[in-house]
Amino acid sequence: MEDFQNKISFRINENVFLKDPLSSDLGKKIIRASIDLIAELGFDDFTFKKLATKISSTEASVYRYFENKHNLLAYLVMWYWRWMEYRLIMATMNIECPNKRLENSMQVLTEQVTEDMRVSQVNEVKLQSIVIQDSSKVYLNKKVAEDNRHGFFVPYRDVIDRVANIIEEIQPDYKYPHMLVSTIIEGAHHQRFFTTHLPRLTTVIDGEDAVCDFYGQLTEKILEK
Amino acid sequence: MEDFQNKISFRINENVFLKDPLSSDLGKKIIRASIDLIAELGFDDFTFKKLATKISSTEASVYRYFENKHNLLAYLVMWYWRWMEYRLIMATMNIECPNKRLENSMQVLTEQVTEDMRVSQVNEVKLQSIVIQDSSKVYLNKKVAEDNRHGFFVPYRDVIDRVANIIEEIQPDYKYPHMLVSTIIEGAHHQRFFTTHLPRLTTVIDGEDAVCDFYGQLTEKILEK
DNA sequence: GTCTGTTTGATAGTAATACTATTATCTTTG
DNA sequence: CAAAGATAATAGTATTACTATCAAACAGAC
Repeated sequence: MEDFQNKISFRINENVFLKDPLSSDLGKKIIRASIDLIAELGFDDFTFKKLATKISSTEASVYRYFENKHNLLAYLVMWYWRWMEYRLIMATMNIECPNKRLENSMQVLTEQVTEDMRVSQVNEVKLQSIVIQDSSKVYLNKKVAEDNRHGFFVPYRDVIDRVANIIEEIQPDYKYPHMLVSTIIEGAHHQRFFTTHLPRLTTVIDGEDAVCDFYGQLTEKILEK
Repeated sequence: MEDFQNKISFRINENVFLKDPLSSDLGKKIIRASIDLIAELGFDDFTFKKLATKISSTEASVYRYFENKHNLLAYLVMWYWRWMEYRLIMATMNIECPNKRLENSMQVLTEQVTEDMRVSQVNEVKLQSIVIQDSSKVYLNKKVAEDNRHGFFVPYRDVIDRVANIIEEIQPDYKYPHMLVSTIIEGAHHQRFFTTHLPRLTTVIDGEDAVCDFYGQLTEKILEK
């Protein structure tokens, strides 16, 4: 097994789990294996039974950590946004110019994650593919309000706020900084999904990161005076 | 029951159903009742059993029209986009100026549907709420590729193409007309979902349609020379 | 009016899923 | 070594997403 001693981990709101998965070996296995399995099967075909088999444990043991698979997904998505926040901090640190900070943030938000960006205990490449394919399932459900009350969307909101703040610094008059940021985040995920699964629905340009380019350009234009 | 004699209907790709629901009374009941029920329960809690009970029929009878509930949802979403295409045609008819045609199209794509916009045999107000909440479930699943081959996304693509064409007319140099249109469509749905279910995640301004305003302004800025 | 074909209803059954409950065993730590 | 806590093993339930079969209703052709 990989050595995770020197890898970062993020503290996640405890409303989402029954027992902190970072507090035990089994818990960490659950997180890592669920990322592999969800990335492979998709969230709908993922079950706690399959997960348990994969880690040579039992369904009942997994249920001791998470009430249901929905909350496990919420945990993973929260982890992703905490990781993105961390990356945003790194990408804007010590940079005076707000325009440059915004440019770097946009890059972080819209680029495709690669192996060399990995810093935490989980596989962020697979995690991003899960977020792109399945994260909307966390809120597109009858329990949104409840999940919201439990703080499941706080890491996401923190990311949006952070970037919206930079926009406000650049253009205090701009009316919709939050809408702009969430449109870009969701749009980028959307375009990534389309380019891999429904290429006929977007503009695919070889050799260029059209998604980054498109949203970078868009942000620039919108904030132009 | 309402009288639908004078109401429009749209022809939907026959790969999506086993038997055309418009070809019988039971079929029409299935469509209308499923819209009511999905709008009320959400797609996840919607079952063919509940639908059958609601229309005093049986599960087996519903299965004679649709292979599964996923395809029924796909049918409804295709209907929605055919209806949007129809509205786009109406909104741009006889208008010379491409900028005005684009402005009207943006309005159609981003506004909230109200009772007085209804023209077809189904409840478009409820249909839009289904599209906002559940339409991504049509493509966020393992069978995307297959569904794509069967033409499930053609009505959606036709809408995007139609608006992208206007953009190309206005700004032939603009690199990403399709990406822009799909970003706006999905973004608008997204913002509508957020304002009703997660208000803390967007900018809510009373008395104004912030969503329409935001995307209208965005489009204008992007295409400015 | 009856034959024929199609549509629908009634009933039953299956495999998989998302859990819950209980008890036994194993591991750590004081 | 004992107690506490974590995990495994096993079993069971309600619901869901289907499939299969057969009978009743009905509609149109002749």
